[in-house]
Amino acid sequence: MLRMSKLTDYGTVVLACLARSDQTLHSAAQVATETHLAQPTVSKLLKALTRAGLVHSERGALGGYALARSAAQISAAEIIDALEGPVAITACSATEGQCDLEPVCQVGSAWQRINISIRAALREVTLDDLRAAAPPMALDLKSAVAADTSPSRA
Amino acid sequence: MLRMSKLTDYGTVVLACLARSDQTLHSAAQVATETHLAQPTVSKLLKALTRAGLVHSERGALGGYALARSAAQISAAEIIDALEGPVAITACSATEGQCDLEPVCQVGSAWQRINISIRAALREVTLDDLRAAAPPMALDLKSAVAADTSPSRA
DNA sequence: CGAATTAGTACTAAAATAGTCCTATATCGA
DNA sequence: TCGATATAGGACTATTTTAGTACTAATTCG
Repeated sequence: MLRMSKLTDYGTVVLACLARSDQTLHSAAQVATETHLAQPTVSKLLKALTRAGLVHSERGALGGYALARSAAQISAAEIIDALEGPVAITACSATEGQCDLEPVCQVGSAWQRINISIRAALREVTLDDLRAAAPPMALDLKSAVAADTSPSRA
Repeated sequence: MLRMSKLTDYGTVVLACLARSDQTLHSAAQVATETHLAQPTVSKLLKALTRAGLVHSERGALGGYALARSAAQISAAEIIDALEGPVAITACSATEGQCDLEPVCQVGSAWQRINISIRAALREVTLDDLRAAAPPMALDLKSAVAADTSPSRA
């Protein structure tokens, strides 16, 4: 339901791989071997992650990639942003007022509000958290719609 | 980021339209007019929603569609399920153990855990909630991964 | 019986996604 | 300085998913 592309998932795996030896440089080929992903795919991911500032790169014969920050300082939201870009739910929610129907389209904004809440929550989840396994938990979205609190940013 | 297909968004609009006059039957054409959506699209949506049990249908000349339950008894999770089907994040998270890499693939299960948390939260949001507009709020996903509490079902 | 409406299926077209390849650039080592 | 290795960037292709359409069957009211 929280649907992300395979690449984002792979990207997390790649980041987790880098996180295992924090400052050391890893070549794309090396990461590909460790993660069992295709080399071109890994390269593509690392390039995108580098552009997004999550990963540091060094060129040349002994070059490679490493995390730009510690795993505790990289959030899940950032990973998704880097690999999926800012995804609006619907055209309707992107350009408000464009929608033909006013009486019903409050619905669109409700989804958007839920989306914002999820994003905010995802900013609190770090790469470190993602690497540690644990059982699920409960969280409250209903209030996100009926709403009252913090007007967090998109 | 919470990415749902246009159809799911449209579906919510259609449901909201039906919710405006709870028990009355609406023809597909009627709903299409009110929502400014294409008639075939609305038909398609209503059929799917009927199959999922969210909407009641009556055939024949004076037939039409109405909500199967009250808007307060229809959850956002159900709507998404009805129109998107059970969406797993990645193949990896669907069939565990299939993944080549063990040491890093804990990551996959972390995303899955987040997903479960979001789904659980979405079950608390009703169609009624979706129809009422309100500001966003904050919610806690980090605990979903570091986790402790309720082992809610998928 | 005929008109209106849902039900179901199949199909087409468009868009997003995943993945590959090629060329340029930078750095190390001899 | 030259060659080997590695990243950077862009373009391109194929696959899959999604959106939308069309047509036929079944049902019910007048």
